[in-house]
Amino acid sequence: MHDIKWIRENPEEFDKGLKRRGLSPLSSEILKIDADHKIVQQNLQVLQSRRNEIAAAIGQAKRSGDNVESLTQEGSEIRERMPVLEEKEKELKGKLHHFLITLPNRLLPSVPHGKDESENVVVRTVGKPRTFSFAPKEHFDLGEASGMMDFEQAARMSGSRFVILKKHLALLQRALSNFMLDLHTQEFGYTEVSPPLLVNESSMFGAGQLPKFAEGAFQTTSGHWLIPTSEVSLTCWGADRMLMEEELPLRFVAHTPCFRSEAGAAGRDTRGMLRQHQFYKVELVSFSKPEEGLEELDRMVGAAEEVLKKLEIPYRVVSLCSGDVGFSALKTYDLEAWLPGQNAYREISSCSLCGDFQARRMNARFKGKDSKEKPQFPYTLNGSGIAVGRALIAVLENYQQEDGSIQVPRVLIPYMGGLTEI
RNA sequence: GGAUGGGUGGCCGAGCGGUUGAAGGCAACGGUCUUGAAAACCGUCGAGGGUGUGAGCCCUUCGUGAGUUCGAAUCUCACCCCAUCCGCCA
Repeated sequence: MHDIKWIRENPEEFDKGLKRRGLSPLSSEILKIDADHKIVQQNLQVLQSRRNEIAAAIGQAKRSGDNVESLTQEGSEIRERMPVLEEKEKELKGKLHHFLITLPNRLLPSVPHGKDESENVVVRTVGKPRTFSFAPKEHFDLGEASGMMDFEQAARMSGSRFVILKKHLALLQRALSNFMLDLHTQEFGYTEVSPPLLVNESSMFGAGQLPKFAEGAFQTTSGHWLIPTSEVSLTCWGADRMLMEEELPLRFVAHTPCFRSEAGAAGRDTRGMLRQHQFYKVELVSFSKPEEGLEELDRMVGAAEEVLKKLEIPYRVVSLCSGDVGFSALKTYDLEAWLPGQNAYREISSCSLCGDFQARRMNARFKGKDSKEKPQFPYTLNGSGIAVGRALIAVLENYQQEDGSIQVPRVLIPYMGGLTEI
């Protein structure tokens, strides 16, 4: 959600921001509504003020036994005049609000310009892809050949974009999750949380998933939404709360299933488990002071990177360009893991600084000890740390051997009961 | 699903038609006292918006939305949410 005050003060910058998002300028339209609203509001307030005076005077007069009739009559007259203004005020306020909640967040100046993901900028590349003495296979070939990854039966029970893992692959998935949780809680100070997977409408709104992206998520018959990412639950930890400045930054990590309808992705990544309706993800969320947001973003990216470093999987860090940064974000870095089977880097994590955009939507605020300070909106950040299903793919493809077996990454061996090969 | 109780400021909690934006307590902040701290005492202390150079003034806000009234936290209606008990399931 945007800050109308900021738009008033920076209309041209606001429009520039919209332009970078591929939208046409709106500041003059918005500020016109804002100005109209202010006028109506002021007129309304004059009436309200008089109404209050009269009511107080009547209260006074009644106590002293004075005649009240003329006052009562004026009150009635005012009451008749109010509804028109009230309605107008509500209408303008609604229009204004609509703009503020439906437009995407602005972008930081450091976000590279570009129209889609093809123009994202590689910031750094870490690790060298291994050279193979044979043609590396894709994860689904490896998985199916092992008999531990079953798309067919999953399709029978659930449809496309589902998978059944079993035996060592199921174990590997669990091992990855545990390893990541341990890393983030023990080395990076994140607090582990086990949040709801079903959330209400206002939580989805607060995180910026609604109203725009309703098709992307599943809704239950009870009206709940299945979280498309635990970013929703974790960020809503702060909803309608007043946090203490001293407790910032707050850092949470959760391991949850995520549910996505993938409505807009027809035909993309249809094979394998790269794009599923349901997948596990370890998610990082921070609440920071505004001035510490960027620093916290770097820290978060570092935590996500550490997962891949420890797994010894080559990857690169990409700064998303203006056309690819999501609705709620000010700036986003993706981590892309090297997948030898695809001979490509593929997204495995996405870390975003959302500024006060989500905090405004969900009314998360913080206040310093000094009671004279006004409450402020904290900055929210979220990042995958990392997508577990995709991490499993990356392990399979990077650690495959010629006979189709998979070496277990060194850091995972303790999580695999000592198993060194699958 | 059925029954009951309830949603008030950072938190707890009173208020149940008229100086109530809301008692009291806690927390926080400032001060007195103290070698220092604690305790005690005194004081300050909700949020959002409008307006003004400013002190200030005004409006809104007691779950949400409608309604009654000159006037609503207080009365009426609808809805949402929470708690507890019962039923059902794990």
